Amino acid sequence: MEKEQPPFQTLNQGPDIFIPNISVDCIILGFDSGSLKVLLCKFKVSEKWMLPGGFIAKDEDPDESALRVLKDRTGLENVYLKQFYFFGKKDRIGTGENADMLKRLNIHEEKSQWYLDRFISLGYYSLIKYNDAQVFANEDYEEAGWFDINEIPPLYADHKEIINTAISTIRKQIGFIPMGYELLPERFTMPELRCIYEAILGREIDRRNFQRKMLSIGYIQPLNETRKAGAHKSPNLYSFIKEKYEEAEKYGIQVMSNNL
Amino acid sequence: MEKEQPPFQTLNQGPDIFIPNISVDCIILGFDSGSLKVLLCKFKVSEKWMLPGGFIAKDEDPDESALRVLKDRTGLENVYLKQFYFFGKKDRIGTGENADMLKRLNIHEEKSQWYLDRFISLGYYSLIKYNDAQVFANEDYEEAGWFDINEIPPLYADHKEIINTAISTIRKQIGFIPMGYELLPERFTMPELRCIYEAILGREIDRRNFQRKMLSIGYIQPLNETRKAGAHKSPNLYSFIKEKYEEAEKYGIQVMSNNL
DNA sequence: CCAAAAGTGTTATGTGTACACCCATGT
DNA sequence: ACATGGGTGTACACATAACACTTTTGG
Repeated sequence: MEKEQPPFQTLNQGPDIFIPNISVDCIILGFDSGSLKVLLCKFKVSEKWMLPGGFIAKDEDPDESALRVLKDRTGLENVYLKQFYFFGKKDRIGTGENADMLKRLNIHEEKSQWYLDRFISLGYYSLIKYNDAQVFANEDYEEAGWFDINEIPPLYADHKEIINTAISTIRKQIGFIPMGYELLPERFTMPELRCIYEAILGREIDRRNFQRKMLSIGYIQPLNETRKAGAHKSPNLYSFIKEKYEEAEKYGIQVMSNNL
Repeated sequence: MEKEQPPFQTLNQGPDIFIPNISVDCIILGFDSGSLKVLLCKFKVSEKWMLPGGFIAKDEDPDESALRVLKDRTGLENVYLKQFYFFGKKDRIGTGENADMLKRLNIHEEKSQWYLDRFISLGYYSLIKYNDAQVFANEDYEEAGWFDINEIPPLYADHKEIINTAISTIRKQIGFIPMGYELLPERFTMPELRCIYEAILGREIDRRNFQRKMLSIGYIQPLNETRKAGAHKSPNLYSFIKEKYEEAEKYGIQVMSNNL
């Protein structure tokens, strides 16, 4: 028998090393060029994009499985990762959708039954620094890329619903999530930070009130620098006070009011 | 072979009718005698109490499994039920804890392997009206009962952590959860309603500000009746305006401020 | 009359919101 | 000079928190 190429190798091993009927899907969010982006991937043989995902090895905690997916896709470790919902409806994957994909992927028939069974997906979302991330995909059979959160292409199974649920969960919890700290680079401008909140909340936020509010919390310090950015006043650069944010994360202090 | 009694019948059927490695656990909350209570059950042969739970039948949605557990334990249908977290750490069930229980329950050896495998638990919480609920347990081998949320006995596996997570989730979302509407009977007093919020938040709430706040939202109407309750002024009775609550539930309007 | 707990009113303080105004920059 | 967008200040509405006072009831 010829040596198999991944993913065929990994996929054929499914039944041996992974827990059956359970998958892990990750909403990986990054911020770039003024817009919030989600990382998606696709099998070249398929037309639909998918969330980066995987299965839970028999000796892995679910969080570890999600971290593994994240590292495999972006090269990043020690990232902000939270479970947010599980998706298990019996008809969540369209009839034939998986069978079709397995056929195209040329998975060994005897092993493919494992993938055709029902799967309950554990949903995680992750906030990463776009510029620190690489985007890995096996060139032989995969593609991967960032998509603006408002321009999502047709997705596999219920993955669009999973993204929608992630966004609405983040929206409800936004006061307790250190969005900017996780998504922005060390030095950033106030309009950038505001942009993230506007993308999640899906509405405009008053520029001036936002600035006052963020500064009043005391987790952000102004740097004595500006960034040139066009025919207008250069915005100040700011940085997060790491210790304060870690305190907030640890003790669950509210980083921001819910109804800004 | 003799006819088997439940639960042995059900338990022995596990591998045939349920999805493996996944369980469903329910935090069933009720309000009685001024305190918030959670329904627990126990095998007579075991010393530790457990959350009411079950498995997902191969043709069931996870929500349906949780509703089935709820109906089997309380007789109630159409209840308020929400998923809140999943628990899947590989060491979440103590070594030998399951083996010991299966031995005591006298499960057929060949079938017991199914139960000894890893399980990822899907956590649901439910708010029910205490007085509408019955408490079902098979007298041959089970017990079941209500426990004050502050007086939980030693529990099986990580079930205490599951309860803690449920409470802290409810606490964070309390503004969006129609707690009183689900937990209280049709006619109730303001101190009763306040008592529920105090139990969840784990702190006292100013009696007078609470009353004003709840009435100002406009979901509660005063009835021209009082309830005699001791050597003091009789509290007014109130009822919920059903239509308003259903609107709130449907459109996600905030029922109460988070930082009351 | 007194104690206990319900109900109403008042006030200070803080937060959210709207908007006027000034500043810096490139064309 | 002007358009564009950043930064600061102010004023008002509203919500929260603290607490004084009154009412009802049983003993």
